[in-house]
Amino acid sequence: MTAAEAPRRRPLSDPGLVDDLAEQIHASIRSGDYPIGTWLRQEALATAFGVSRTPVREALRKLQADRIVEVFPHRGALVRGPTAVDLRETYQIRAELEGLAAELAAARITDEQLRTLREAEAALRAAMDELRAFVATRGTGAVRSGPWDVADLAFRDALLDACGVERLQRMAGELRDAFPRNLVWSTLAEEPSLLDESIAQRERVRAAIERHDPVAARRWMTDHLRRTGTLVAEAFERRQAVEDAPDPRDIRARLGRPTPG
Amino acid sequence: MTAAEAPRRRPLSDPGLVDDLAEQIHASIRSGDYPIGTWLRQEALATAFGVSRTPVREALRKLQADRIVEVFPHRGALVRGPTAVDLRETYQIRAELEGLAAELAAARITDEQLRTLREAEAALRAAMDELRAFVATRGTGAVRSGPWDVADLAFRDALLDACGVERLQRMAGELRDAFPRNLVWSTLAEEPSLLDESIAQRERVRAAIERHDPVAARRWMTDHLRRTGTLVAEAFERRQAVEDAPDPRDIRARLGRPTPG
DNA sequence: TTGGACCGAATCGGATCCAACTTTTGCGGT
DNA sequence: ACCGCAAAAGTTGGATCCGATTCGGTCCAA
Repeated sequence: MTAAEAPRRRPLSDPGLVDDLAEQIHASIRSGDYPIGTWLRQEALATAFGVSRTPVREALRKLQADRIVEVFPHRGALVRGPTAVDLRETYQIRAELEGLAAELAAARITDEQLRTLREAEAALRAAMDELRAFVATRGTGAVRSGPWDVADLAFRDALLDACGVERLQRMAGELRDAFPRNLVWSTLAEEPSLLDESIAQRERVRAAIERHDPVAARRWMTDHLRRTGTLVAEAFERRQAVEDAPDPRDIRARLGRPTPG
Repeated sequence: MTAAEAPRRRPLSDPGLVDDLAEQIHASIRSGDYPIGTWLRQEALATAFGVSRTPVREALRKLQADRIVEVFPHRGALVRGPTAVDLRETYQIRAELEGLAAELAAARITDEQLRTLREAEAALRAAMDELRAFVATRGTGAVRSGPWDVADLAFRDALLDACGVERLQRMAGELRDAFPRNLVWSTLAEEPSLLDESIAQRERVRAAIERHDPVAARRWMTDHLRRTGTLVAEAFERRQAVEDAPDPRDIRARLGRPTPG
């Protein structure tokens, strides 16, 4: 409306608006803007992204199919969070898929891709130092997205890219994005030695790929992910245990009640 | 409206209408009612299922996320079919996932589940004979759904169920439904010995699980799926080559045209 | 005080409307 | 006969409308 508003927003035709929308909402969930367990209100999303509810609903259906949100009829869409078993299962499967990717990459990787992989590893080392510094000052709780995340993603993408199996790239990527990534970093950063271990594991993978040793590449990659999965799941269980403890609010409520005057 | 037409279709809210719709459309695609490469018209689907276009569009978005259809902005939704590389990749990944499933099943399977697995294997043997008979009379081209399909599904489900990892079950199931299943049977049935081989492979898997040998179970399962994948992909490539040959209709057209009188 | 029925606000779900885009059809020129 | 172009038909995409459902709060009775 608002009269004389001729220069309609560019239709942005290429990818299709709904696909964009789904990706943006997904990104907002990953970044933590819409925390786990919150309701996604269609009207709120619509106004936030400047569209009507119709494309929002279609986008939510896509996210439902990808298990990012859970849709309850006549209630709304809930941001799904992983359970401890979810984490274990996901890492177990990722270990298989990315293990296969490493095996294939060891056989097929080009020099160009290998260079990218090495650069990503170097960036990862630097990022680990940054993460250590970050945690030293602000603690593990405040860990969000950062260079560590970017570098980790670059390393995996380089490897998946080198394996040359498109469906494998997509499936592994979806598993990686199945839950907020800061879980991993806040877990590993709790114990600085784990960061070194994680780097060392990846180094072994890179070395195996470098010398075109498929068997070793797969072996080290699966080991790496199984180990990480165990650590993350255990840390998650500890956190859950704390959160499931008697709710402080109950105590406050009960204390605040007796004889108000 | 049509007056006095009160008994509105039961909302049957439980699963949500759109989810039902998506499943029905998916089933129609799997069964071949909407062949690969055809356009899904929203209006046609809407009238076919007695709803408006809005829920249809949401259902199509779910199918898009599951890679069942491909959505082109302002053009429509196309039923996706596999390419030869799609088939190879899918089986390669299934070999990993179901290999893991077999390994886990070997360790965890219960006696009850083992019994189900044995029954499924027996049913599979019987179904193979039926398939042989079917092909002998009607040829491999007419192979559609049948006891072979049901028995195969039961065997896999029994195994996946025994592995106890829900996400693994779901992902392997989605891969299995990624393209029409008759491809497999029409391929194997071309050479009767392949059916025996397929059965023998599964028998090895079952035997390994029976004696709780995780390593062997995985090994035989991955071997089985890699072998099947190679066979199916090669058969698919042969079929594609035939279809890409000069279209007979062109010849007819050119012959039928000159001097109609 | 407690439990349950009722009512209203908020939200979702499906249908319908209209604009935008794509494809096809039909016409005129070469 | 062929090519190009313009109008028309058909389809999708987004917005809006309204009925349906859920949830929270209030009132009344036990």
